[in-house]
Amino acid sequence: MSTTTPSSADTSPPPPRPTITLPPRPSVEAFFTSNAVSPGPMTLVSSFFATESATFSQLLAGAMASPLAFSSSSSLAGEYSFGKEDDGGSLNGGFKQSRPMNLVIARSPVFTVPPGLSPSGFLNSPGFFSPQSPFGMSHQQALAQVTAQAVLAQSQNMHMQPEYQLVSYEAPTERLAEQPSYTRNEAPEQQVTAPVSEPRNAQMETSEITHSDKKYQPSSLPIDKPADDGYNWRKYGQKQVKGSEYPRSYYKCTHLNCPVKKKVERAPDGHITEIIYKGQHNHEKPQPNRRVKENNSDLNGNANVQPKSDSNSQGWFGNSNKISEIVPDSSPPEPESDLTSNQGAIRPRPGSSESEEVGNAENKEEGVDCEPNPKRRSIEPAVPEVPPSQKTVTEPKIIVQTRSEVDLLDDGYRWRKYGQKVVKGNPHPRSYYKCTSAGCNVRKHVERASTDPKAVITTYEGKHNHDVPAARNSSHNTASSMPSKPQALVPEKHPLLKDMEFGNNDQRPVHLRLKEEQIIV
DNA sequence: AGCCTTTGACCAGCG
DNA sequence: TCGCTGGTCAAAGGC
Repeated sequence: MSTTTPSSADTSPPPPRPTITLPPRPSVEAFFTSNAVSPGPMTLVSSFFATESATFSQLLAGAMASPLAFSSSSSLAGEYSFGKEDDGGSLNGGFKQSRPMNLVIARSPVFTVPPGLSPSGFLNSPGFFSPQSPFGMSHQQALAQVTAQAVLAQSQNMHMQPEYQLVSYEAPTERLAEQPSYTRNEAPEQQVTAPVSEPRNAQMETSEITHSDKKYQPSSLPIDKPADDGYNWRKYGQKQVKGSEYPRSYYKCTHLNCPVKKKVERAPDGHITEIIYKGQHNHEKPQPNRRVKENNSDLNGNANVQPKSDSNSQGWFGNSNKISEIVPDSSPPEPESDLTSNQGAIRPRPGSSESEEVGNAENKEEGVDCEPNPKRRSIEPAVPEVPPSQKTVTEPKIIVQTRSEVDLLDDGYRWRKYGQKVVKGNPHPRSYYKCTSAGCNVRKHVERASTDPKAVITTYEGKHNHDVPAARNSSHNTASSMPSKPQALVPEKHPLLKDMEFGNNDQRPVHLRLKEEQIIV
């Protein structure tokens, strides 16, 4: 009825972008160290901000000031070299250089990291490891990013309702969109129940971070652009939401005849809290350089995938763009689909770019995400991939574990190493594993931070369709070419003292796309 | 020129 | 039936 846009149309003159003095690093460390027990993301965030000298607004402002904050900025490419053929190295290298050796996370026994966050991106996150990244990303931004991820993770673990999914995304939009290490998978599906209790801290998308305050938002830049999930969207409406001064925005996929829609909701404080997708894309992601209206074929000659059943009738399903492709909502739930829904495992859809497996997914979309569409006035924040709705309720956790903790977090499953990659800029290869259980498609990859081999992230993809193997000694889920030997992947002698892992129940697909990476099998 | 955002209005569903 | 809310339309204007 009332479609108003009070806040979005900020009348205040766009003041110069606020700059922010980066808060002392110690606060960040405190953030990581103050939580002896695995707290929820929110807790972590809250904890952090509680000690943070800068206000969140400041933080956002800082993010805003960052070159990362403006994808459209021509200087972006210059600011950070990724996105080009040889950027991968630069990227990692840059992180590596800027990253303090005293890895903060090392001191955090249990620091949770949202599954949606790419291990590489996370571990190499300049913000995460240093106050200032080579990209000009402040640790605040990184924090915000982490926070957003945390929210994502939490939301992912929230009880999922069939037709809704909440999408959280990583803070620096451009970062996600361009950072090779990030998966370009479609927007994750999350439960609508995502907590908004800590809006400020938690759920931020790039635009949020970049343009935290509308008052500072240049009129030309859409403040609430949803994360860039690879598709083109056109806003067709917005509506004032009760309880929030910020309107809910409605978007449609601009692809011809594509029924997919999404709505973006904001928390009372203005930051985007949810992105709910409806329907399924009947086409593939548009090529990065092309604007909308690809119609039925893309410029690269990539034929569109066969249209899927119109999902409009399904209402606002929690299908993210990608998710919808992966898990056709029109199809009766299959065992695996069910699994997907349960634990967020994304079932690659044949023919879709997202269907690529971790081990070789990097290539297909390389360059796609790294090169913003020149015609775009703004680049939507990339949306971290999130698995389909999860019915299981688990505490979100992305954990930077200590060695002992790793053991504790053993998922009990057996894994077979099937490959590994060497990422330029990172001397440590990331390893890929498959669940050895017959018929189980779950994969995981273990990645180490380039600058701190101690830091390890284990990312799960898919969901186990079987129970945990019979009791066994603590099998370290992080990597083992010897399934029967749980901890083989993380030998005691190995410097992997910390392990970031998303937890067995928090498995979600992570397609890592790193430039110039090689697969070593 | 084309595409997008903005925004007021309209319509449907629901309690 | 009324009021509220969600979702959408479409004109206007901007880029």
